[in-house]
Amino acid sequence: MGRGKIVVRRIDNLTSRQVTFSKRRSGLLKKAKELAILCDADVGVMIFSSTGKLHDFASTSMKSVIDRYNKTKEEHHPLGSSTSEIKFWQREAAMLRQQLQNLQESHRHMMGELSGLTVKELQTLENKLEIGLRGIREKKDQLLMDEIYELHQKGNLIHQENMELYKKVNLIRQENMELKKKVNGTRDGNGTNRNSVLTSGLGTGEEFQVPLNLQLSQPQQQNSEAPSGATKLGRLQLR
Amino acid sequence: MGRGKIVVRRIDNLTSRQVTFSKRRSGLLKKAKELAILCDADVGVMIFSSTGKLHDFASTSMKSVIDRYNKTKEEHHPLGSSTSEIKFWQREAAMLRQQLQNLQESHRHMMGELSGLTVKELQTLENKLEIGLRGIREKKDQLLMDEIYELHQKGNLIHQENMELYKKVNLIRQENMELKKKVNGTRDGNGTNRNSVLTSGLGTGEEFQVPLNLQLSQPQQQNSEAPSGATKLGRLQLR
DNA sequence: ATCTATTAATAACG
DNA sequence: TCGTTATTAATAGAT
Repeated sequence: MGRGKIVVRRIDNLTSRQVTFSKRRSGLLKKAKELAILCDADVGVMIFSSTGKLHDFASTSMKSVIDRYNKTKEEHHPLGSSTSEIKFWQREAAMLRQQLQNLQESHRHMMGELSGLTVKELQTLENKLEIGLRGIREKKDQLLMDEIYELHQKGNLIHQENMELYKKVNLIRQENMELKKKVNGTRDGNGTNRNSVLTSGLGTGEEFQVPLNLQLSQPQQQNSEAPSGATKLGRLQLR
Repeated sequence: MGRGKIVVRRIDNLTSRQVTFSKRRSGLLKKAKELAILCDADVGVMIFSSTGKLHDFASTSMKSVIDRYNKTKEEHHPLGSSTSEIKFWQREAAMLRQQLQNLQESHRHMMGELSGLTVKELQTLENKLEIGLRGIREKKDQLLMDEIYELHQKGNLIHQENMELYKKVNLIRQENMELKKKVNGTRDGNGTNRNSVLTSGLGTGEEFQVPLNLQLSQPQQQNSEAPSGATKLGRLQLR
């Protein structure tokens, strides 16, 4: 129900994930309120953002909803007792530690620590890495090509600017010529070298015709083994 | 969003209230699920119908959501004795959660989720993956070669065994010949086909000379794109 | 339950 | 975060 369809899958981009979270959160809370009012239901909603911030709604009070929930489920969570709270956090930490270990192992595998893997597992890993590598190279090439495009744009702009400056210089030179004629015509003297700086500094103006043939052609093949041109341009940017 | 607008007010008619409850309840739960998945949020929803029936959804588990809710809400702890211990575990959990997030992000990057990375970061990632890939391929090749080595060993063993069996058979055949001679020399009769099973079953013994030339030579090149020989041998082992 | 006309939610973009 | 708008998704009412 937006400009396009979406798949229900974690949104990778952080910004759009946050934006979507904000919008859908308010949508969900609104719907919860409406359900409670329209249908005379007792509703409780708790939402923790990925950064841990809480957003909630309860038609009566969250405490009563939770109590009712616990009663219905016939479980008892005597929360508030500090020992159970310590237990909770200990379990939380243990769980997180476990998750971390799993991920670390998989990470180590990717980085080349491979003892105890079967050929099949290695094959799977190899395929994964190849896919990842391909994606990374495509992305990198895209960025480099964008950069080259921008450089071309800038080059063209500067070229145009130069052309205009050249025209101006020619105008001024003509003006100078005419002034010199006038000066020479009325009285002779040191008027000749008054404009020497300008004339000698600029020459005939033909150096502006020097090949500055920057064109807007994208290099067509630079996926595999980083062609020299793209690489050099890229390295300029790498701090 | 229906055939007509509605006001958000308790629906008086029992039947339509129940119908609407059913529809909107599933809508709300669906939205809650989507929010949890799309935005990586921890969500819990509890709904009690006016008849008291419970419907709920929790992205992780309702218990953990409720616990987390209580932790977040209850800033005041009546029991001061173990506050520091609670604080300790909370910090521990927060730290672990942070580490987990970092690793998850790096993992996602490796698996091809690349938005918001600079050329430099992509370069680093590419190098890492290349190194990892190289390691994996070496390890895989090593395993395959080990396997081939073992197969050769087994082949040689079987070959030797065969040779010894062949020798034994020859001995037995000679013994037979001599026994036959003796039998033929003393008295003739049905003694000829007494050993027929053995003789016909074994033939001349020359089939043991059939090329069984398994040698211990390692295939020298099988790094890139898996040559057919190595692959076939490897696949034998893959369950 | 099922079907649609209609409204509501929201994805993409600024 | 806020506003806008094209589009999709939810659902009110009817069957």
